[in-house]
Amino acid sequence: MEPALQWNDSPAACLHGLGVSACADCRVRQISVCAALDPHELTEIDSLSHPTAFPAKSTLFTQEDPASAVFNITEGMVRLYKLLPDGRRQIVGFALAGDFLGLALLDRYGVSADAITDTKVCRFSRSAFTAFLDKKPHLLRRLHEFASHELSLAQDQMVLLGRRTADERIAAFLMSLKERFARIGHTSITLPLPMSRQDIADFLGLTIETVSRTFSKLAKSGVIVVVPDGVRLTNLAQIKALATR
Amino acid sequence: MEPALQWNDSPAACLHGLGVSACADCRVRQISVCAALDPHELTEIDSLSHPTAFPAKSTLFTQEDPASAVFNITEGMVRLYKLLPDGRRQIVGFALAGDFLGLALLDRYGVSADAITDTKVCRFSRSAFTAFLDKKPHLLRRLHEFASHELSLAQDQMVLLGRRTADERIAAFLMSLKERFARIGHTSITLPLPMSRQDIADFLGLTIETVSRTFSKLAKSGVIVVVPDGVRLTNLAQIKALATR
DNA sequence: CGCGCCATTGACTCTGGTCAACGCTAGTGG
DNA sequence: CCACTAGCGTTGACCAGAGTCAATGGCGCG
Repeated sequence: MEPALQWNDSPAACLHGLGVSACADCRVRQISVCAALDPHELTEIDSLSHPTAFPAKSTLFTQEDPASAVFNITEGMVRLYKLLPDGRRQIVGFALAGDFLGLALLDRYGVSADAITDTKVCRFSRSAFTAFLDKKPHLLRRLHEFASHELSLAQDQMVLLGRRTADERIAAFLMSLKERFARIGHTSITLPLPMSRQDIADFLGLTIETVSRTFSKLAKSGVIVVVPDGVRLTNLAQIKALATR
Repeated sequence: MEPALQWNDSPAACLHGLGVSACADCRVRQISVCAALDPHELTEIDSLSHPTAFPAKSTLFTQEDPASAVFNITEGMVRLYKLLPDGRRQIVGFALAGDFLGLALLDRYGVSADAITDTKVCRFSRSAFTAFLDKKPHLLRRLHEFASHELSLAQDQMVLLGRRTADERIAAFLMSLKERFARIGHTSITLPLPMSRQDIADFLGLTIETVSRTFSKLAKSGVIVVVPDGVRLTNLAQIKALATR
């Protein structure tokens, strides 16, 4: 168990030195980029890491800002998005525990990121991280694998946005989120949906009304049950069929 | 000048030993992944490379097939796409000279690729290439930069597919293609469009009819002139305005 | 010359968007 | 303790942008 923490309201509370999220007992180590590191390297990167907490709705970084830091998410959920000048928004991904933000290592962020739930991260200064990376090709290799995986997810999302109906989008969204939660140890049939309907709509290229109507339709036909902050997937086979059609 | 070549109809004609596309006088070296290599390394990779020609409409590789090779495109244009079981297609990108196919280095291809025009590539066995990569971290770093750039393009495409109108999609497509052609030395106001209307539609998440109508509409309003296998961008400012709105 | 492929255009349809009303819940303050 | 409000989600009625279906045109090729 971690020690109980007093959460304050200021964004990005740094927890360094509080014995929090030390690499040694990091819950996401095996599934994060850090899995590429041996015990000695783990102590090295531990000393570079700044464990930090972001309360729900706070901003991790904003598109076009100088990329001073990169992040390894240890807990919570983050939305990554781009805005058009007139305010239209496209969410390009939801980041979960184990995900890495700032993969591109560019000097400016390509997207904006804010916490959906209370979120904990390991923050690294980008310069320190890239310097460490230059000494550890196997870590770079792992980072490249993560980036390739992201690219693959992005291509799947292009298929969804370009060629799928509203029903299929919702089904595919539920299936892929279920699989991602399973990877981080949450295997329940009840899928938490901490993001708002607007977030889901902006991820799937729909409107909030269409998302709501589609949930209702799926609920009426018995394949899901809508519960507060989530859905119960009562007919997985049917959802999978819709998702992969 | 290269020696004149007799093109035969067989796909994937190997030009090895014909003095074609040697790294020393490779036209795309400075903009491709190879720019990370010094002269000595260039001779090393030269010996791994199989210069190969793919005639228009031939297949480079197919989604889910074992990824035996990776490719550096030196000339031509390739479409990368995914298919749904019922035949719906989403083109996830057009690859031009200087682009690298197989960035993910996974053991199966994540997309299918076929040549739109006659295309020349440097083909590498994936195992040989990854072995070389293990000795050259700076090449891995360059590959990672390429993958990150691809990811960024994919995110832009998600915004386009999720949140832009047909007019905006066409305008954004023309602008980004123009910029990519400019990078490889083609700066004319007349933009070649070697791909079919169906290809454009499947890239932009539209139908062939909507693409055609939108071209006609833009032509009628004077911002483009449709020419055989391309368009002349007669009012760049207007197109850019539409594209970034 | 005539066939086949691709692109264009028109008429009509439909999926998903827009606009609006309403309900539920949590938070606030009298 | 409850009235009031604000924010989010749901639902209904209507609308419009893009899709579908079909006819026609243009061009390259055998």
